[in-house]
Amino acid sequence: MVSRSPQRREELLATAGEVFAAQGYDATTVRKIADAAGMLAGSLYYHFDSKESMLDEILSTFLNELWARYDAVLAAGLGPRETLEALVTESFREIDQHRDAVAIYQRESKHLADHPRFGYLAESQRKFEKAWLGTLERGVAAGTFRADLDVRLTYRFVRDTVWVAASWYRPGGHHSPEEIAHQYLSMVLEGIAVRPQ
Amino acid sequence: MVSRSPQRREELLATAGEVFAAQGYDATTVRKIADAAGMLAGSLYYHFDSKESMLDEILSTFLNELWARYDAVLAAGLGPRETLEALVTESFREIDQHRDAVAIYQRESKHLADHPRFGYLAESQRKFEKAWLGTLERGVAAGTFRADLDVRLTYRFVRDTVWVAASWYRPGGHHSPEEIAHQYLSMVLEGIAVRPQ
DNA sequence: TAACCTACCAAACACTTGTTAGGGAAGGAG
DNA sequence: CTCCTTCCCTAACAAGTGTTTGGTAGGTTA
Repeated sequence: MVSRSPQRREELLATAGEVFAAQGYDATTVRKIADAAGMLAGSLYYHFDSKESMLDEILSTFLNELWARYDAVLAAGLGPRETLEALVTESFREIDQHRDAVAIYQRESKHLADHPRFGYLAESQRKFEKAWLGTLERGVAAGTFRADLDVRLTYRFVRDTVWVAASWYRPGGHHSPEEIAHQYLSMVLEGIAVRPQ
Repeated sequence: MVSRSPQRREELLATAGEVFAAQGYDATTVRKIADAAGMLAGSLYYHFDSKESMLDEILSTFLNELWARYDAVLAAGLGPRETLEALVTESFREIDQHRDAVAIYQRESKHLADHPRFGYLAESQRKFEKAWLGTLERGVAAGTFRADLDVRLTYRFVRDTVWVAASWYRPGGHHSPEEIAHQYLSMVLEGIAVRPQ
């Protein structure tokens, strides 16, 4: 298989991503993708080996980019609270720029992680846990975060809170990703109740 | 179509629910359900009209039960904070008892809401929004909840944080639904940061 | 002009899908 | 024993699935 114009691939992956995100991977037929791209089903196979490899390419490029951002944050040597804030902000930026990929990841990653081809999903999940959980534990040790909460529960709470936003977030809406991140962080860190003076 | 033993129906719906929750509705074939139930695919059609009607029955009975609980809470005349606490607690009880149905609802409701047969999903979503959003607005007006947050953002925040728990919650684990609800409420209301004295 | 490459189409392939029709074993009722 | 009901099996169906093969229009290169 030869060059096959990277730009065209990206275009097709973008439309495939839209359909995957809207209908779900299993409910999406290659004919629907081809329709959305204005071509016939068989023609997709000039650019890709299989439907699965489209999904693979969408998810892996997304995760590669995400981890480039996360690793930069984690290597910056910030305090626990600043690390959490930076991770959340980067997550919302990622949702802003790759909403489809995030939605697909949210929906499919769980049962795909069994599949050998998508082993990197499980690995990414472990790195995820290490990064977030580690930050939270550092914060508890430093007296920044509350010690009376179950840390693993808090981890899932923070993690899910951020990523489910991809299910309703629309790029170009009223709020920028930074604004949403700021409000989310305010809720997660300070709570939604009015504090007694 | 005659009586067809309600107990057997419930058994089959339970196993169908397990498979739907684990693999997703579209990825689940009627043959997989039949395998899990120890019978052949065609035999399922003695009890149900179609694969879709199984999904329908699972989701509608779940929502009926959920709204019976919610309506009881909303009719109790509690204050906004107490209402929120009760709604969250009832939600975790529901997750505890109907985890599969909740997981299926989470995953499929969005694109099913278009389908006429599942119109009650969209209606339920509106009632959902009215209940949660109304409670939050009451709380802001009463000075219970912070006024500096976008209420719709807060609504989605609270709603999502509760329901995504269904994706990792396992009944019979370390925490009872009430304990989890208590910790979640503590995080949502007071935040995870240590408060300056 | 001739050869070649890119990007697609046309048509089929083997297989899986949800669903149906007819049959039969088991057991209770008369 | 006979009849009937319940519950499942056997075997097939048409439609839809991902994928392959061979062809071809149009541009680029020689």
